[in-house]
Amino acid sequence: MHPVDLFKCLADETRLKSVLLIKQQKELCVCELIAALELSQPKVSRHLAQLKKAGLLSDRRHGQWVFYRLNPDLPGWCRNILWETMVTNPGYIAEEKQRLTQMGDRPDRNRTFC
Amino acid sequence: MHPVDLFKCLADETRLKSVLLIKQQKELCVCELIAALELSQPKVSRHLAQLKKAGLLSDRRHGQWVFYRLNPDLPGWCRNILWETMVTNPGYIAEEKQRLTQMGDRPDRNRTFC
DNA sequence: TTTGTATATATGATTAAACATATATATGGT
DNA sequence: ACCATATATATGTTTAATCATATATACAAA
Repeated sequence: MHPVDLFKCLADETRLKSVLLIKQQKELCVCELIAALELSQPKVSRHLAQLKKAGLLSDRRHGQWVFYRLNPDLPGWCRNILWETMVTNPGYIAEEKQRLTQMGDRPDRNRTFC
Repeated sequence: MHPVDLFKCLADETRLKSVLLIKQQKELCVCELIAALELSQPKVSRHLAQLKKAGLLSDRRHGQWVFYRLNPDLPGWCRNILWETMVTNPGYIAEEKQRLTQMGDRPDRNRTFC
């Protein structure tokens, strides 16, 4: 992962908030991100595809849902930058996190958690 | 400084290398960056103006030259991200640094160093 | 089992917006 | 006048948003 490529990934509010939420929640599906970010499905889906292509995220399908998480092979320095961003800007995803917890009918990720 | 704004600053090779070089060298003028990066004067000048406007850099005039350095008021978390990027990608500005040391006629910054 | 319908996600195509670069010109100090 | 730097304008390129559509799974009725 080249530095500029990481920063390009994080230089968009939709992508940065998605990555931070996913990091914090360990794993999120597209419909949860749509609810948390209050954005259209194609918009969220496109940005997630971009993040996956760049190597920041990985995904797994579970039933109807596709769950995204941080790519397990993501270099430590990238994780450190995410961590630094998260802890020093605690309010940045506060509203999104709240919408997530208030969301009804969240998909069950516990049945066949690999 | 909002996280996305910092990452937008760093999401371009010219800007990222300029910032890292300036951080490492404490202070650099435009002509030194032109030599180190091997880029046109207007191009470098434009990106520096952008970084200054965003609050990442500050400048001071000394004779013919304008010297740029990291904005002394830059938040710690921004500095940490720059530091993390620098130490984990040591080769990223190696050639630029070498061109800088080989550059002849470097401006004298010692006379009225504030 | 098949058919229909709803839900979740992805993607192609088009348009709009943002960004980067080059050339030319301006400013300001020596 | 000369040098270092900044800015204006035009142009090309990249990036993102939207709409429409496609795929895949789930569930239930026939």
